[in-house]
Amino acid sequence: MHVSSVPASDGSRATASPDGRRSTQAERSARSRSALLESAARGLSGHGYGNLVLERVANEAGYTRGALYHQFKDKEDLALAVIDWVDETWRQEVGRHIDHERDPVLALITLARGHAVFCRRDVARVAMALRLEFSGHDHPVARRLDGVSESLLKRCTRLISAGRRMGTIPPGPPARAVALAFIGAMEGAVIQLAGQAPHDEVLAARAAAGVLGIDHDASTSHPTRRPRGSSPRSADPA
Amino acid sequence: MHVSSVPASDGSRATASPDGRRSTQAERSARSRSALLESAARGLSGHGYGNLVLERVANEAGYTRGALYHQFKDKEDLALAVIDWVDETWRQEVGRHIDHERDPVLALITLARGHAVFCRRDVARVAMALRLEFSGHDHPVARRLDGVSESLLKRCTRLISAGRRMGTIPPGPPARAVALAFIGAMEGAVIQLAGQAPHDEVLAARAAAGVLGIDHDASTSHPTRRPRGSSPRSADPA
DNA sequence: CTGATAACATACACGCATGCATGTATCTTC
DNA sequence: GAAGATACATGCATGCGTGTATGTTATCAG
Repeated sequence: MHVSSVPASDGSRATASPDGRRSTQAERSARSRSALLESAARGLSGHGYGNLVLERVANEAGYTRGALYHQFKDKEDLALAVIDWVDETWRQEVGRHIDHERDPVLALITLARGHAVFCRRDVARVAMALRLEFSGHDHPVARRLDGVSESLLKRCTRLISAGRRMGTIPPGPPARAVALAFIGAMEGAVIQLAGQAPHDEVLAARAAAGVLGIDHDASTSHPTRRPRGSSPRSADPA
Repeated sequence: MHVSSVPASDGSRATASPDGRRSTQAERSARSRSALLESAARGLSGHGYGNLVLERVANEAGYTRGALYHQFKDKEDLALAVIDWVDETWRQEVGRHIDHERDPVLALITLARGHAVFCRRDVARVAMALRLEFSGHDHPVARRLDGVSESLLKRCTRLISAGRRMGTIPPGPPARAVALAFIGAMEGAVIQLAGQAPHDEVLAARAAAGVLGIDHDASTSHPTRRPRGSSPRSADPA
């Protein structure tokens, strides 16, 4: 599960590239940063921001707090970087697959399924955890979080409006409210299921379809037609 | 919104009963305990356990930490009491209404709607916040939380199984997994909607129905028994 | 009215996590 | 290969929150 949890007790930690060559400074730094980011993401996902202790983050990545404070200005800066990192990863692995989808309904259902698969990693609940911890507060983390959330929210809102214009999504509450519920239901279901495949994917799609008000078999009517390129993709290149 | 947020800067705080009589010790103590519990619930809901600072809890209730440590053994004891208090309130206001419901589907949808209404208060997210903060940890708060969650989960699981036996709920993933997703989707949607009535109620019911795999109008047929699909503007009165 | 006890306030000690300053190893450049 | 820079480790100071001990006020018993 953990990618870089090897404590590397010997002194030769991460000083050699995969190809055997000596690391360049940039490679070394990037690897450290990645390991710290992933460890911090796991920590944030499981403990929240307040309970996150930086020494544990560093240790679980195979470093000390010194490395962490070299890579990141402070705890807040680390959290912001994690948010950006998770957002980026999400866009790569989930958002990308729905960009080319023409049918809004299919795009939204694919989104839900993709999110469920994405959240099988232990990094999943970062967004939900931080949002619960900071929602309504005046804090840089809250603002950054609102930013990425707003982006996804707008995306869903547009898809819902488009679906309604096409008649594939029935009328109901304002599109933005539906989009909020869509995201919440999807994330809530996925979190509770805690990555137990394959039910997480099916039930996330069901919840999503329900919020949209469409017949649930729209989410299961394409059992063979999987979301683009996302076959039983394993959670993590462990 | 706040019930007992008056700081009562003068010395006559809470020494007189509503009827003007001098308070008895028991009344006085009970009122203090209630105020502290409610303040703590708000705090837990908005900040989580780790970020909860007891002096703020006490002050927002009109007391100091002294009163808090007189009523509760420590921070953990306070959190456990809040969990029990919220659970009790939930059973009174939501659970009670579904006990006499014979139709499992209607019971589940009523549960979702009731939960949405219940969560319009600022006390709502306590369960979700603490669950995210403690899930998977070995902590008394986590165990207590698992207890009340398990109770609700079993309830939903039984209702789902009953509905399937009756044929009103279609087959699908294991009932327990569906129940998990049901709770998660319901809570997630409600939290994201943050109590904006009346959409929270409608969309919570939609999400719930979707997870169950039933036609969504089963969730809107409750208030005003509409004929099937003949509602161009089915949204509730804004 | 008076002692006793509960309800609450105030003051202090302790642990702990953060942030920074300093020290050491590794890499780069010339 | 030596000097400079970068990556990282170690030690220290500070702030902050909890828990507890002690002091003060309100209620109760006789």
